[in-house]
Amino acid sequence: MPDTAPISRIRSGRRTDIRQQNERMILDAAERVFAEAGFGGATMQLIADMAGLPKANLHYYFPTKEALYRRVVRNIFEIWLDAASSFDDAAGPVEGIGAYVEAKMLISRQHPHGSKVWATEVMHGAPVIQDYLETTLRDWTEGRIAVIQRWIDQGQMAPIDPRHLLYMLWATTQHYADFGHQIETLNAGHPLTDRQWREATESVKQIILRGIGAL
Amino acid sequence: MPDTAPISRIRSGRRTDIRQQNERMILDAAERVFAEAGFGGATMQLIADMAGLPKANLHYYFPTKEALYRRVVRNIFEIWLDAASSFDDAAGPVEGIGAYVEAKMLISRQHPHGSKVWATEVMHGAPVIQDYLETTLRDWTEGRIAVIQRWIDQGQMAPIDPRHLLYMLWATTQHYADFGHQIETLNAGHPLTDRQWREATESVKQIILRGIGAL
DNA sequence: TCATTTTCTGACCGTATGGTCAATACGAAA
DNA sequence: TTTCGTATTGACCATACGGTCAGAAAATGA
Repeated sequence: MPDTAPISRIRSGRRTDIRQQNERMILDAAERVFAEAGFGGATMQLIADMAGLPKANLHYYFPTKEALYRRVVRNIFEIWLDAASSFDDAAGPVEGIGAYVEAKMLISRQHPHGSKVWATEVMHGAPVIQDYLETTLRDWTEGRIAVIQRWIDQGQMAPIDPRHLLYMLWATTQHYADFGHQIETLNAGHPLTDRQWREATESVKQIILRGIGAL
Repeated sequence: MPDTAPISRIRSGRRTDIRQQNERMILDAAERVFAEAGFGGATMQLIADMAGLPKANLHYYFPTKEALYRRVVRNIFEIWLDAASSFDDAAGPVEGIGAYVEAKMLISRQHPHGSKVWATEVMHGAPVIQDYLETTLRDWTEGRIAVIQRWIDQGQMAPIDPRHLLYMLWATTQHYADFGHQIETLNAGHPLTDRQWREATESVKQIILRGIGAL
């Protein structure tokens, strides 16, 4: 209707919109399929069907299956890293680790497929994201170890090996995404309710915070 | 040479030996390949090569890829269940959960491939072992929950939701197998040493036992 | 030695998959 | 309307894979 719509938005916006929208649909579908079937088991045809596009159109946006997979894995990794900030601006372990657990539990609930893709990738020896592990993740880990060590030195928690504490944080929170199907089966076949998610988060927080002597 | 070798052993033993030996080699190779490539990514050819047999010979012992996969998953599940006994004959949480953590950490170290196959299977929605989840695992879980609840009622530990405690035990111990590659990368590229495995086990035990108020 | 059962294997087949391509449709600017 | 770059798609191809099979080769027992 408005004939005075912003030129810039129309000029470069419209086309980019189509591209962005299709890429998003493809990435969402790919995340699900890769999570449920693995890289080898996933087929471009199934991803295409799920995204509502012909298969040839997929290859227009993502040249190869591996390129598509790379993007999916990278997306998850970035979501993960964002949750890390919870850690930094915290005065002590109760606040910092508590917030980190909450953030990661939320991701497990909102991005279960992504978590599974990541887990599978690592289990297969990280053929695609080995460089991330050796650079970004390693740096991040060192930084957090330093933070935890400081808390220990300040007497805010017991002298736990920070490395194993981090592994435990990752393991417990991601378990609710990666093994969600098993948990659901053991929950009489029903997905966890809001209340159960809260209880899970609180249980994890309490056990770990008490376990490291921070409570 | 000895013409008086036990008849019974030769009669039914020899042939079974060949069969058992080959099945074992195939299962070991299959476990590795399935763990590293997933069901879809694994190829019968690769499993055959790794077992040192022609592909057609595989199909002589295991009619289909899925049959082979089923056997691999079942084997792991049974190893897992054996570790459960640590739980039962224990007077309290320190002894019971401590022994369980140690048993499961040992399995993570000795059967990392099996753990990965199991994890992948569950992440894919347990298409092959859903019945196990709904029967054996569910029963086992209920039994352990009762044990933990008794410990709580007896005041031997804090009132933690037993279910989430179990999930935490599974998550933390299996993490050292399933994410072994990531841990190795963060360990300067070296596998954990004996000492590091002991430290990991102790860290997990301490945090959890203190976390549930059992220490 | 001979007969029988088990084990082994190369060659082969149908199918499914990742990827290509030429042709077409579409949208924006002139 | 014409032009031009972007987006779309059906048809097609080469390959790789799971699985089959007939027959050879061992192993076993008489």
